[in-house]
Amino acid sequence: MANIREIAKRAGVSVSTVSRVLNGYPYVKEEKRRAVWDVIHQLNYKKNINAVHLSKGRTNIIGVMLPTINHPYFSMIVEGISEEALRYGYHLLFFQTNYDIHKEQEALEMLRVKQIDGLIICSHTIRLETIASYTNDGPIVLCEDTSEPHLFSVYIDHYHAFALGMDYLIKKGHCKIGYCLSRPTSINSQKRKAAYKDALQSIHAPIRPDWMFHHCLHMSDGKRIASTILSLEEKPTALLVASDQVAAGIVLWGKTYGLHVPNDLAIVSFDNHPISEALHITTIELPLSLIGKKAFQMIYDYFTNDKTQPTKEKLPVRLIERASV
Amino acid sequence: MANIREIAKRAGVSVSTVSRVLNGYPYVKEEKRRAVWDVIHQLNYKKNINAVHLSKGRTNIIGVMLPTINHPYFSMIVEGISEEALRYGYHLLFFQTNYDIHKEQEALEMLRVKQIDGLIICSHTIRLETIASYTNDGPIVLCEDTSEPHLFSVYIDHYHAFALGMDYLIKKGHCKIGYCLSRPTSINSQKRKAAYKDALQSIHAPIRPDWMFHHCLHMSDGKRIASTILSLEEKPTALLVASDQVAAGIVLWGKTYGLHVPNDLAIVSFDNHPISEALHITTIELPLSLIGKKAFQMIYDYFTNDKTQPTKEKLPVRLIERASV
DNA sequence: GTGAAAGCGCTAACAG
DNA sequence: CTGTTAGCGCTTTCAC
Repeated sequence: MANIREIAKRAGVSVSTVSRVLNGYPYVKEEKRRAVWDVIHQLNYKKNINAVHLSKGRTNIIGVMLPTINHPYFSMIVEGISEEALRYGYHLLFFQTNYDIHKEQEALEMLRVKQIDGLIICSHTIRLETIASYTNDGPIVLCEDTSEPHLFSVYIDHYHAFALGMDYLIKKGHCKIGYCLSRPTSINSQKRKAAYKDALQSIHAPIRPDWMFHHCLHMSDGKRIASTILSLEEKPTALLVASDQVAAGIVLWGKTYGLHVPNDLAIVSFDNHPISEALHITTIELPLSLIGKKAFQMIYDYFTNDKTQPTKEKLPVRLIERASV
Repeated sequence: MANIREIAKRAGVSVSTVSRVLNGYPYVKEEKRRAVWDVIHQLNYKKNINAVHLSKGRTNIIGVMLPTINHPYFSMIVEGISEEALRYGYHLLFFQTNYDIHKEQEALEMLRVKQIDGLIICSHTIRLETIASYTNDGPIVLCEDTSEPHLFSVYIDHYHAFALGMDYLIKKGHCKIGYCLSRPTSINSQKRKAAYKDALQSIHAPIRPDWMFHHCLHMSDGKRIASTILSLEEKPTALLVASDQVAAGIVLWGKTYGLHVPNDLAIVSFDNHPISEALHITTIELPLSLIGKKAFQMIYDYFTNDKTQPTKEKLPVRLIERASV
């Protein structure tokens, strides 16, 4: 395998001249430049990127930490990241953690060993302080609202988004409202819960734990919820569902079981994935692809424009009225 | 940032001893081993992985080439790859190509520049010969049936799978059968088309181009198909749909437009994603996660067990009867 | 058991 | 404009 020394020798120049040609730097006589290119093409030479990485101390690879790639919520964020990354010549390394703390830690370690230049955390279980302890090793962007001063953050105001959904349901006459969330301990869920409780309190409605469903992420969870609700003696009349996938599961399996949306149960969902449109589900659109884009940009600006001071950015949502309420 | 020399100096040993300790090699006196570990912990030292990569000429990173990550078909394959990769300490680098030939070529180039040790191609537009020309740079696994001798291949027998669906529809009394495929030029589509035509010929049914729909990949394509079929003067009575997502789009939008499955239109779909179960769609299950696993294993065996001779493996499917026929 | 030293292939500071 | 050279940090062979 040819290397830069070989090229230099054959072209009758020094390695640094070859390096200049390779990297498009100025100050190389046209004649030599051509000679170098000739040899390069002749030998079908390519740089060894690992040598570049070692020498530069950078890889142009960004890590992406997520529980699973096989879910529209995350794959839409990833699509946003990916789009921007490609534009700027960065690559993406994925860490599918399944919320396993050890795997999450491994992803963070990749920052330390310089496998990646920066890390985007779509969702996590590991403690915030642990994450923050890696900030010396590179920029870390969190896709949630955090006050941790060392972390970049791009997020949706989930309190506001949930409040928006609650208001809508209340205005439509509902007061027996339940919810479906994913992991109850996540920051996003905490904010949503707060909005939920505040809204119920404002109309003096009681908080019913049996109407609060957790660990809802997939369509199959919607199946579970539909049958659970049917078995309830006192049922909620409306549900705020934190994921279109889950909402779709409730609508479809509800139909199979005899629980009809919106007559038996009104639903306001989140995400605005294609499935919500196909099922005419009223949903609150989350700018997931945009989150990905912004997250990448923060890392890009860190390196390219020296914006090393962690920033936080909040993204807007909008309610799309359809036929599930 | 501490390096191996620093550790050696502080522990009073040579760098090679440190390297032996770091990599768990034998023949190091227990006393020195401990001394080295002490310094390592004290300095919170970690290897620079790029130096390892350069030195070893390997990265333990496998590339994954796919058009988009935001589709269940691909994210299920990826999940399979990812699961195996994690088990063996490999990382994954994603190349989202959107079927752009230049991006596909870039992914292949990553093999040449030694960014990745091997490449798994989930789907591609670029010519097979072009792909094959990179086999000297590392193992390449294709997720389709190919006779190209230099490529590994793990695939579903799409001819057989489509024939299975056709037989089923024919046995159920259908002879006016159409299909939905994604890119008509792909090898997978070619096989499916062949099975389709052979089945129609076997019952002496004419081949109707207006019942053959292409570029169907997402739920929104199902919407398009549903409305197109409604506008047809002579309609097919059944459809073989190469993706659950598209089938779901047809069922759901069909309902909205007044085209009812299975009464107006029978559907046999492919994949067996959760949505097909929720919609009671008869589908042919494809072992997508298994494809990913096998693909990774081939690359792993290449390096670990010296299985450098390209192999091909065919994976089975099964039909799941539900209520869409 | 242990260490010296020669790479791995490229970058970039510096001298000219 | 151009070349020399000292890294980047780790692995691995070989001699002792």
